Amino acid sequence: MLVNELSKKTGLSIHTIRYYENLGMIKGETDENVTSNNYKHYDANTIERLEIIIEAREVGFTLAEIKKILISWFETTDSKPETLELFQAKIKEIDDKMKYFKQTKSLLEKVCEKIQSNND
Amino acid sequence: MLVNELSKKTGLSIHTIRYYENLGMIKGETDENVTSNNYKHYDANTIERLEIIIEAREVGFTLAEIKKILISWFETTDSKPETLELFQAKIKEIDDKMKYFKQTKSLLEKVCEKIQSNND
DNA sequence: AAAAAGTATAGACTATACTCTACGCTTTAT
DNA sequence: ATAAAGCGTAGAGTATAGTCTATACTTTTT
Repeated sequence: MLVNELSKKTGLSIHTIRYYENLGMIKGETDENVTSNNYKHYDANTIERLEIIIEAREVGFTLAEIKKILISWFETTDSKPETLELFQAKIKEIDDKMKYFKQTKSLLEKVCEKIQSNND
Repeated sequence: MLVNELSKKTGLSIHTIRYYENLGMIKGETDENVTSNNYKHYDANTIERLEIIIEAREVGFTLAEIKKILISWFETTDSKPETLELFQAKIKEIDDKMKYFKQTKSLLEKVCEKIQSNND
């Protein structure tokens, strides 16, 4: 599929997709049989990658961090101990953030209650 | 307490604290009895506010959004329906993000397993 | 065949959230 | 009393993540 279809399937703008491609997070392949253009074709793996990017950026990971996750998940067979440590630290980070989430949610709920009681 | 102590108690840099103060998220008061300087004094409420800021920014809220939360929580007694709607939407956002958290955590755990099995 | 729409590349521009530097003044330590 | 440390303001600089514009070529539609 071409970039337009990829954009529709993921909900990401074409600009954003190209931005991620420039960062090396995804990669389209030009069809060797076609010489008249250099249109890039993307496959199901690209969609999977973009979905991972969407999820992980919501969690607050930087694109640089997400790129590392993608490489470890899809490309690398080698496995440095520091990579493992990095991801274990990230898992811990997620757990910590969960705590903040619960606190913020609880605060927001109290704020909503306050607003509603003011409205009486 | 002065900005230095506030910084130590919250873990935020003095620059960041002043940045938040410029945005109107916190406010220090100058001592009227002292005319030789305009040093600002901060109280326990400021610490509370900064802790809320720290939590909510981890959740991914912008400082503009966090400012609204602070105003609704500490200042406003008036309560527009759109403010209530905003916060209810934010609560929903948090719930949605939780989903992404679980997915990303699970992916990271799988990545860790993969790395560990490669090491065998 | 001409117009409209799609694609690629490069680079400029924007928003958010800091982070740092420079300056002048005040307070504290020696 | 002098030096060092702290405070405030203003403004410049940085990093991240887009977002948009211009240009040129290709493909599709009419």
